[in-house]
Amino acid sequence: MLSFARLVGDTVCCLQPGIRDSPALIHMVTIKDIAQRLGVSASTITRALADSPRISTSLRSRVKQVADEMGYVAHAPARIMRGHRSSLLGLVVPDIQNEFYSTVAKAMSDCCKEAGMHVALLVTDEDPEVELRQVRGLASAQAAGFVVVATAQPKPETIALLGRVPHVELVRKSPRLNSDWFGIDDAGGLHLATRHLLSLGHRRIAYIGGSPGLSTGAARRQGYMNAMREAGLRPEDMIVDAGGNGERHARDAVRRLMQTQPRPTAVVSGGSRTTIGILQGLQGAGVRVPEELSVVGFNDSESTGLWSPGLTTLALPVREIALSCSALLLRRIREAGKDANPYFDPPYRATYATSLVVRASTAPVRERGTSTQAQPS
Amino acid sequence: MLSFARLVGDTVCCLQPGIRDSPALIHMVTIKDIAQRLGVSASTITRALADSPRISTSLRSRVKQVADEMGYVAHAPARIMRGHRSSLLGLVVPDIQNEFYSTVAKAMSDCCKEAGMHVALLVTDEDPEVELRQVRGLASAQAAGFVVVATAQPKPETIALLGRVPHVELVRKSPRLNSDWFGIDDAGGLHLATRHLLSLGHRRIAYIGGSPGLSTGAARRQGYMNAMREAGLRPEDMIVDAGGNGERHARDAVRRLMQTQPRPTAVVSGGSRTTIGILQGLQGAGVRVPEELSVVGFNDSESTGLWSPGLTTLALPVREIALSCSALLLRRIREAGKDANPYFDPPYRATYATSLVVRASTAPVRERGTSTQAQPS
DNA sequence: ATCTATTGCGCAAACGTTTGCGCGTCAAGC
DNA sequence: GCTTGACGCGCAAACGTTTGCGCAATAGAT
Repeated sequence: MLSFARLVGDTVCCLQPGIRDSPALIHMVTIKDIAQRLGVSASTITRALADSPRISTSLRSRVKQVADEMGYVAHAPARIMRGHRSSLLGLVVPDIQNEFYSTVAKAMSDCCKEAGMHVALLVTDEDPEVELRQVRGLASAQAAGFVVVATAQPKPETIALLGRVPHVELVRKSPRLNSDWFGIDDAGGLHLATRHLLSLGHRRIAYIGGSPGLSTGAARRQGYMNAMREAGLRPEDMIVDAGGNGERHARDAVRRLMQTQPRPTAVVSGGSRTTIGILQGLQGAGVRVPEELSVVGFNDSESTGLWSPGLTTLALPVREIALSCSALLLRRIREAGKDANPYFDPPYRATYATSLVVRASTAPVRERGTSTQAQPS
Repeated sequence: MLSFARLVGDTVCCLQPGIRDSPALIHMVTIKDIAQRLGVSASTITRALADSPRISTSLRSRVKQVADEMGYVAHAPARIMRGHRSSLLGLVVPDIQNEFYSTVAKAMSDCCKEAGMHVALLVTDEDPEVELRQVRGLASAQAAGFVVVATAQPKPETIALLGRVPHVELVRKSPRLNSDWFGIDDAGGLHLATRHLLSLGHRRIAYIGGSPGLSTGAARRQGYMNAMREAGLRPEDMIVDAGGNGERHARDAVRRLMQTQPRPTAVVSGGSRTTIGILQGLQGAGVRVPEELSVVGFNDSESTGLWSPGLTTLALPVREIALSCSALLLRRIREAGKDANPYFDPPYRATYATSLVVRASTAPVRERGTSTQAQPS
């Protein structure tokens, strides 16, 4: 293998933002070139390609043929300058490696395909600075709209920017953004998951969640707490904030949790990657599931059934919610141009229900001489 | 839940390509607005914002301040018209839900972030028509370059289009494209995987691969065949073409495979999603792994260690290859503007080695009175 | 044969930004 | 006092496309 660092590595950092110094490579064929070749004016070409009835049928077809021959492809930026929005939609997500968001990306891509739009992928890594830079970049490119899963504390500039462009929030709801929103019934989901464990006789049920600063994190925690309280238990001591959504955070959290006495007999997860981290942590600590500990995961996937043991988990209608979200965005974009009626007026809010897929990672509690009450004090 | 179909569903299909009829929503603040507010000319604003030394320091800072106040964000399309390329990079992938490609997307996004570029996600679903439409759309947007994982048979127009723009091929090599290319040592990987099974005493080793029409599919199959032949076995009868890269294809393929007599004692997978499908098929058929059948997977991930049993699999340097690929693309883009020396001249070709992670899904063969030779005829 | 409609196409402006050139002003050198 | 130079800024053209308006030619009606 060649020494690639020498070939490429060190030049990367020297790049200027926007690649200022790179002109168009090859003279792309323009509408004028076609006009010259056919001995007509540029406006005729435009109209012919746009199927304007003002151009004779014969000329129209000849134009199209020549355009094809010459490999003409319209210059979108020039179009945009005449008042059109671009065909770009921004998808702002914290983490594209999270299966949840890659499913969202796929659904949005499918939806855009039919509308002739394109998806620009903005990965924030939960960093509001990065979020702002990315959103600004795409706003600069005159993106037609955004589907946004915002960071916990978006910067004011980001809020202001999004306020000027059609956008729909997905899953997370940013309190300072008065947007359309498609959410999961997080509280209901965790309520369901926790009740499942309660019905199996568990009492010391822990909750491990990623970021309680997010609207989703808070709702999930609340759903868990509600279920516990309804069962007459005091959940406060059994809540673990992993401090982040990555697997690593959850691995550490579950290790800490397994050192508490008395140990919990069950744990419920508050995130996709958190679930993976919990199982990794348990595997590393040699804790048998479900014999020693029952686990309910968050977000089903193609491969969770293959896990050891098959994971009992909440299933989310990920594709459905993403499709609806994208469809609404496209509608908002259309509306925005149609009439003066501002598209903001009625923010649309929808919540999607979750369901519980019961597999083998949850089992009836095995009493080991402990009380049926949560932590005594 | 509201009836969303009525609100949005039916309007989606009516959208025109490019959203012709939607003008800019709100008057975005331009460079002229700032100029007017400060009583200077537009060119002064440009130069001030670009830190031109021709503008006095005091005016420069005032301009920047006012620009910030007014929430100015540059109009990228207008810039592009002055000869710059856009800050868009296209990422052409067949399937963003494949963990391999979402890892690529993340790496490319990271790489672009430093360079002030953005990633447009083009999902082809292995359809050359879709591929062309997507690539054409982004070429129209004056994308600066592409990272492309092409379909099996890209259309001539796609080839021609890519030929005019900097691009780097990833993983798959399209024979008709004379591009830079970053590949996996597919043949070596499957050679390694197969040898592992051979060393455990297996002789009836099957190979299930997705699409032999792809350069990767062909190479993987070849690697498997080489290993088998070197062991004096005849692999031809043990090769199964699933007919696609999805889990479903592999599920069906493995069911067919388990009906052959004598059954294979091991199977090696030729793709990420193929691996998942194989395990699902085996689970559905009640085949115990590794007692009845050893399995070697393709592409490790964060969660494969959690599978039942822990999967022995090839690990690919996905992030590394994607980072190098993106870095080279950025370099090619810079080069393209610098000098007349065409950037095509020496197509860069690199192959990345794989490694084998041995877990619990492979075990020594248990003879059941069969010969040590593969299919007799 | 004259008038009106219709058809088919060209002219030119506009979108927001960049940049080569030029002009005025001020200080320093003769 | 005049020339030279540097400095600070404005003018206008250009990028590729779209579109309102206008003009010529042809067809149809009187």
